[in-house]
Amino acid sequence: MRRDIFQAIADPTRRAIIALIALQAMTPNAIAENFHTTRQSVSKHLRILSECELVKQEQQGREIYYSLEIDKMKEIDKWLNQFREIWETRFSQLDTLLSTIKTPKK
Amino acid sequence: MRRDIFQAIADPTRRAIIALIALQAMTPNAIAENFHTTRQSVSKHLRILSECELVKQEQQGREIYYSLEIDKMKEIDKWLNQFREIWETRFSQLDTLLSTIKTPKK
DNA sequence: TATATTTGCAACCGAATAGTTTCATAATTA
DNA sequence: TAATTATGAAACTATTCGGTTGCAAATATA
Repeated sequence: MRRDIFQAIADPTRRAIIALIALQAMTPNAIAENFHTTRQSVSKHLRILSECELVKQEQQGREIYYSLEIDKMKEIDKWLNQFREIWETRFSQLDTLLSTIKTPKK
Repeated sequence: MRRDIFQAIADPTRRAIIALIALQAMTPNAIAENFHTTRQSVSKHLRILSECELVKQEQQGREIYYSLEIDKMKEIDKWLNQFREIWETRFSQLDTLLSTIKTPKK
C-alpha cells in the first residue's frame, strides 16, 4: 500500500478537502457537506491524509476537528525546486533573447 | 479515465522519468535502462505523461526523443500558491514570536 | 531484399482505489 | 436510562492502475 503525499493529492476530492481545511479546522460531517459524497467516503479520505501526515486531528467531545499540516505541503514545493531552477533559467534566456531583439540596431 | 497532472505525478516511476528527461531529451529505450521495468511499461508511462501534456516528443528517424514540458510543471506550483500564503504567514508569525522572545526585557 | 532495431498498442492479470452500505463505539441530550 | 449524534471500520463492488507478454508498423542496416 503506497502512501505518500503525491498519491494523496492525486485525488481531486482530497485536494478539495485539503484546500478546505487549510483555512480552518473542520469535522468530517462539515467537510462532507461540501461534497457530493457520503460522510463515510470523506472519512476514508481523511484516513489516507492522516496516514501520510497531511492532516492532524483534535478531539473535542464527540467531534473531531481535522486541520492541515501545512508543513507537509512544503514537501511538494521541495520536489518542485529541481524544476524551478530549469524554468527560471529558460525564462531568463527568453528574457535575454527578447531584450536582444528589442535592442535598436545602430 | 482521469488524466491530470496530479494523477500523473502520483506514480514514483513517472516522477523519476520526469526528473530524468527534464535535463535532456531521451528515447524510451534509454529511459527504460534507468529503471527495473520493461520498455513497454515506460512507454505506457510516457503515454500518460503525453496525455496530460507533460512531455513532448520529437521524432528522429526511428527514434523518438521525449522531453519535459517544463511550463506544465508550473501548474503544480500554481496550485501550491494558495498554501504558500498560509505557510508564509505562519512563518512570519513564528518569526514575530521568536523576536519577541529574544527581545531583552527592560 | 532480408534482417535488425525502435517503437506503440492491444490483451490480459493481480493489486489498488473510490465509493456505498452496514454496523459498532463513544459522547451528548431528553 | 433511552434516544440521538458523531465518528471509524469492515465488507463488498465496479473501476482503474501498473506491469507483462505478444504483435504489428516503421525505419535503418546488411
